[in-house]
Amino acid sequence: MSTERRAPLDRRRVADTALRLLNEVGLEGLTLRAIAKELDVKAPALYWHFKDKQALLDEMATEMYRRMVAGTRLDLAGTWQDGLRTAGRRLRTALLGYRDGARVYSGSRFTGIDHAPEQEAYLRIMTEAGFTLAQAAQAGMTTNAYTIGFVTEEQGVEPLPGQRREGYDVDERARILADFPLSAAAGRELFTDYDRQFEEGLELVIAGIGVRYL
Amino acid sequence: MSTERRAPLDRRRVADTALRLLNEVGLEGLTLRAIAKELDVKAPALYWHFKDKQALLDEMATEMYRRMVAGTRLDLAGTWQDGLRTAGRRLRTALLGYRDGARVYSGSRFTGIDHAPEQEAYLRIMTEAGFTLAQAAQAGMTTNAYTIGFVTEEQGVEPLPGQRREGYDVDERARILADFPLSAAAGRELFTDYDRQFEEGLELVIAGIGVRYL
DNA sequence: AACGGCACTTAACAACGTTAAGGGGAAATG
DNA sequence: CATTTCCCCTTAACGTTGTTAAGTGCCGTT
Repeated sequence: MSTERRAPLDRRRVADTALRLLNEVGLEGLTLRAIAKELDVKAPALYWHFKDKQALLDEMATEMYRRMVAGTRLDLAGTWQDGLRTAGRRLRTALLGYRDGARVYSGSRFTGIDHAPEQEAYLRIMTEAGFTLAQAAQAGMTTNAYTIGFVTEEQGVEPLPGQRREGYDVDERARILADFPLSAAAGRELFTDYDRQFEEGLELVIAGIGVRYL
Repeated sequence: MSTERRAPLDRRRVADTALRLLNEVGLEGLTLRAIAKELDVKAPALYWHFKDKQALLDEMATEMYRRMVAGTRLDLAGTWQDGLRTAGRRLRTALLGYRDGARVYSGSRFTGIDHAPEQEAYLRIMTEAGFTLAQAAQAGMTTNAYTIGFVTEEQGVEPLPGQRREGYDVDERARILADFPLSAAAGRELFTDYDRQFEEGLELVIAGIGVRYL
């Protein structure tokens, strides 16, 4: 007989489990009862650790960020372009790692200041490369906005990498838009090969930063 | 005695009312019962016009787009830069016109092909300016992603223009980040004057498109 | 006069986030 | 050693949500 008592929960373990569950059921299926069941606990127990569901989502977003940073550090010796490329790519990869990742991430706020060291490193790279602080901040903000906007759109079409939501058949789309030939043709660009598309947009942003600020 | 019968609803009128209500109660308060009450109807009546709530949200997003286009047409005679500026600005203005506008918009899909004429006009402007179709599509996609990402972030801090959500006191933030001087200073850039910030980021994107494609 | 379908109402359901109250075991206190 | 305190959780319940099933009245057509 196992009379072992389960170790008490903490915010981190709850967020871990919730993130794992997120990939199985999506944001709309991520209920407190489902998370609790996964933790072998009843739903109200979660309120001991979080004041409400949003606080749990905030912790999940923070954990997403922690894992992203732990996976890929900004290279302090590289060029500022590579710094921004890395920042953009790793954010996208992090968001794509979870179903509805962009929605969860952009709808939440970090708990604590775990993000500060990495932000500081980014700003140092940029200012040492010759940008003013305001320019560095603007460049980072723009890159981030682009990335989050891109992945939000991307995950609207492909909830998990490789899957495809209904209503996004490219050929059917082209048929419907027969009277708008440019739009029909552009659809073939816009709903395929998100990797290449993201990289290309990222290069546009980086090029703009270089040409406007340096 | 008024025995006049209320005119039957249609999708458009429901979406109109829902958009008006959205500004009063926000996305989380936008319940089917509240919308129905506003229309002097019971909640299940809405299911005659929409198969579920998401379909209503889709119609709302489509209506947002229709109003945006009706308010500001792309100038076919202007430069491609002005075309992109107009596209970015009017999208941001449209999203800011509703509480949680960016979340509603990016979480929904257009019903029908109402967006096609305007997209066709955009693609014509760009291709006539010397871009390939793929480049034009990429440029539009990048501008849109940036704009939606930006406003998503913006409305996370300021639900309605002028308001401010708690936990975003700039001075308090600076104190907490005392050990990270660049980040603390950058915060003053990042959480104020969204208008200027958006314009600046938009110029970065446009500059990148010009320098990389022309 | 009977019919059919449109546009709605009434009633109900399961599931949701959340709160209130209480319980049990470990740790601290006397 | 006894008692109190505090942590962490359970049980029970509340009001609200999206949604479905079934029924109702009015309108235009046959």
